[in-house]
Amino acid sequence: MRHSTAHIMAQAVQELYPGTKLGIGPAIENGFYYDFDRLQPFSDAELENIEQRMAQIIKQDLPFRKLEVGKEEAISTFNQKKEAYKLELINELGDTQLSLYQQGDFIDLCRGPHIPSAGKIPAFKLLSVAVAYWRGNENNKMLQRIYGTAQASPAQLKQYLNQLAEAKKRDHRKLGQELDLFSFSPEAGAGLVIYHPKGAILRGIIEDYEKREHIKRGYQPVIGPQLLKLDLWKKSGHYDNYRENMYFTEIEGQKYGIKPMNCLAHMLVYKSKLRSYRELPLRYFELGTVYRHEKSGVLHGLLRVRGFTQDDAHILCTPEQLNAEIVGIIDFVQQVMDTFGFSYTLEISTRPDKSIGSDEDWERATNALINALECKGLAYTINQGDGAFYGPKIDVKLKDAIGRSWQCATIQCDFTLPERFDLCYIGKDGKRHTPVMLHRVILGAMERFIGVLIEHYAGAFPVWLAPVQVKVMSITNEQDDYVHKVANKLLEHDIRVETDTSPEKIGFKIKEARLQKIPYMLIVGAKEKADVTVAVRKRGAGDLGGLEFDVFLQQIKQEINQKVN
RNA sequence: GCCGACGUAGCUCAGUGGUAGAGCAACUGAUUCGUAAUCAGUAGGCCGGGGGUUCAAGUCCCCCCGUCGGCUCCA
Repeated sequence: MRHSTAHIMAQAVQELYPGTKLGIGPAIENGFYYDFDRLQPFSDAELENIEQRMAQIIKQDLPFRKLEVGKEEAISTFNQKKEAYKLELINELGDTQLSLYQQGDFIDLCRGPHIPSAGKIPAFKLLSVAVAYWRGNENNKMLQRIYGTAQASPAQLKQYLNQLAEAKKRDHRKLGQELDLFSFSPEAGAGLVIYHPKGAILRGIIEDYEKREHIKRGYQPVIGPQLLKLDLWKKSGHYDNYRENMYFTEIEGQKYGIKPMNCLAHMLVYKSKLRSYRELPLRYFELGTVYRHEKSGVLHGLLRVRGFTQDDAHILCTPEQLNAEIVGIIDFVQQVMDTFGFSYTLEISTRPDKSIGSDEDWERATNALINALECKGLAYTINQGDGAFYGPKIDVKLKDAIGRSWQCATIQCDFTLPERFDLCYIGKDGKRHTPVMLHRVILGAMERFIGVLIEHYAGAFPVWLAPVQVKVMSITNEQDDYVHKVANKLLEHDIRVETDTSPEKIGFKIKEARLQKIPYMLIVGAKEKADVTVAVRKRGAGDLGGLEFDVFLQQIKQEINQKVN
């Protein structure tokens, strides 16, 4: 249906703007796009015209007709129409028999299938114009792309448009500013995050949680340097394969690379002494800050930055231990994602063109990953050629509260770097063996994860994560002393609290705390002060009435300890 | 990096070549109030940076920085 809508859009465009040439027009998640070769970009007004023309075509209910033609006939058809891009596609297709689809006077090269007729499209809307390179190659001509959505019913279209609006409201860049979590500064540089106090608290809470979870699972914290000598990056293959993403510096004639990954230092820890098979597996964990020179155009709030901190670990183990280690990581991911209320799907990425290592190693590594997933009975899809340069990987795509998916966790299997670095252990047989290395992150990058979390919770963090958990406010300044008494009591129990003793009316104070999405407001007036109680107002639930202070304290402590979502 | 749009007060935004504006926030004063905005006043600007056109530039042109929407790439 979506693909058919793309055809109708192309028909409308060519009718309204003759001479516009066709690129391709596939269906995508929730919608479709079509690329057009045209000098000027489409304006909003033109988009509306196209939309109206499409509605007319749909009303006419033109049937989609499939035409089976030979290659020669297809070429002559598109030659006549001067559709150079379509001709390029036809020439690349090996098939001698091609299918075309036609509705009205419009004919397109297309594998199909299509709905029977245009009238079967219940609801659609054109969303935006953008530009894209022909065939995604930046050396090719830029085409004008129109994005649209088509849905099974007008109600579903409305729901989808609402979801887009909801996503916009949750934008972490907007919330990050409103909640005073972080900023960027052109003076500091693009893609470099400045954490404000509340953002730093949030990150600290997540990091503390992670450190404990890692130690529980037998990981050992290590810390590597921010710079390592250039020769080491040459040895690892980063210089050959990853140079364009790295920052370099030189001092006193010595060249250094700023680390874009943490694995080198972790291997140096391993190498610092002779290892026995009895020590393995060794699991080194680091909240490692790395810098990568990302192209300026790809930077995006916290989700794509140039300096970020990974919850990184490298596991060195024997080939026999590999399966159990991968399974252990998957369990770890599952437990952490449950805590934050995410579900997820899995993908395996295989060998890319630019890579190091032997084919046998790649096969062993890929099989190890597949094996572990099969053991766990987990479903996965294959992403051909999308692995890291040193090994294949399992990517975890998590799904947030409004159904969007994000890539955070990744597990990479590596037989190559341990060999390049001459890592070894003495086996049972008294001989030297090369260990296998697993690279893995659970949250991925703190920056990206925090960005995703902000959008997932729409800024309304559960109590255990909220930078300010409780705001205590007085009805009149007569209760200010009691406000501070309550706040100090909460502070003694490690609860993050703010007070509001301004001479404003209580409605105004509540409004401000609401905008800051603070989970609990404690409102105290003369009555509460006299009774040593607090009037509790819970985010999302409203006024809960009076509670004895100690009862409230126990309740919130329990909510924090259980990490209630 | 590439294409396009944008950049004016802390924030959101007006200002179409001729004296830099509003609302919110901030500050000062008054108000002491029971669950989503009390009133009055004050202050706040290298109009992103640099260069050019012009009698005159926030406004037009060029370069740089940054942001946004895409492409490509990625944790």
